[in-house]
Amino acid sequence: MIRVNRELLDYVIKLKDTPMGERITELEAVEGEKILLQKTHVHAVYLIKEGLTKCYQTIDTGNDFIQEFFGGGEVFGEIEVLTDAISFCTIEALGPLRYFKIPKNAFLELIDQDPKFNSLLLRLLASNVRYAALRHSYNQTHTLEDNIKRLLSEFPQLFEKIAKHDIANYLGISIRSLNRVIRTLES
Amino acid sequence: MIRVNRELLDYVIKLKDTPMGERITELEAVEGEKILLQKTHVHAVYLIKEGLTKCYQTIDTGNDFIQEFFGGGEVFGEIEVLTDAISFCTIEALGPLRYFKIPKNAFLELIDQDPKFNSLLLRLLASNVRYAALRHSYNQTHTLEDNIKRLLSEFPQLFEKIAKHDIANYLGISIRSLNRVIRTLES
DNA sequence: CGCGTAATTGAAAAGTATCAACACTGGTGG
DNA sequence: CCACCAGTGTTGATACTTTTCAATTACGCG
Repeated sequence: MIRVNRELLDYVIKLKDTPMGERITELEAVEGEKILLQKTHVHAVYLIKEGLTKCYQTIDTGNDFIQEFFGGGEVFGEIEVLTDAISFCTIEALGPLRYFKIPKNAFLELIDQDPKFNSLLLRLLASNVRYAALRHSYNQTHTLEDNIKRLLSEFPQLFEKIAKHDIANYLGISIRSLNRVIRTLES
Repeated sequence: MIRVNRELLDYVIKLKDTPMGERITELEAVEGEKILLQKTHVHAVYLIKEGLTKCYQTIDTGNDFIQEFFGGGEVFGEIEVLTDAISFCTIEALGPLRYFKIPKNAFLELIDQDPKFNSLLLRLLASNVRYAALRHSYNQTHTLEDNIKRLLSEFPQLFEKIAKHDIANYLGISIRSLNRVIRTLES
């Protein structure tokens, strides 16, 4: 539900004190601000220092579909930089946000020359593949009720921290359905 | 729908002629054979040389959900080896199959010592993250009819090459629904 | 207060699953 | 040669789930 990667975050914070650190900038954003826009060229890789974002796609039907919520240590832009592709999702701050910006060439140099960074990145990607695959299969093969129960057990403060329309977009369902299930869960 | 990675396949075939090649074994499987079992420890990484496999999860409800169909150059087991996790899907041959087996320690050495291999692997992972994310969002936000049309346009020989129950499991729907939509598409 | 956004709800419409019956195919063995 | 069987595919009827639409309420804030 909310992905984090403390190990990578700590490592990048340490990197800031090395020569490479000069090429990494620390930025801020406010709620609603979009750090990365869908269908644009990506020239840098970003890493969240503090705060929460949603990573979502706006579909041709006009709906949004939320891939994930990203917290500290999560990376975005790396897929596009590695595959030379247009960005496939938008990253938007869900509250005050602090994040690092690593220019594309610095990112590629880190991969080449910093085995520890490379290894952390590989594990991040692998972990995200795994997580997304499990989420997708669970989503498709279980009832709405099961899905919501599962979210709640994984993240009990769900409804306090995340807006209903975002939860619905994460589950790929309508708000109406979400409300109905919540109601049946309460009774 | 069917993922392939010719570049990586070519590279691993070349690796076979290096000292590292001795640690890579080439194996065969027949239709229905399972190369990797869900919920087992993984001690090697595999790469498809020739043939087609399905990568699927068996859900607690008894249903299968197919994550992807893998063709030449695609890799499996890498997620588990990189994250030290139990396998989360089963890989099953859909026909005669030839594949390479790379022991865990050889795989990790390749990452450390072969920048080209490392780079190809990073791009493979990135590409798979991207592909899976787009598939998932399309699935969740479009009608069954749209989904099937999309599969057909991407892979016209769909119904000749892949069994109906596999297509249904890939889309996460019942065979009955699949048949109904196919019927409406024909008229 | 007045405004905009988010949340809630009921009723009707659309979509999907379940179940059960039946057709087609390619073996296998009497 | 045919009966039988298992696997795959097809279809209709019914029950269930989810969306759509529209109306209403609740909340935060200038």
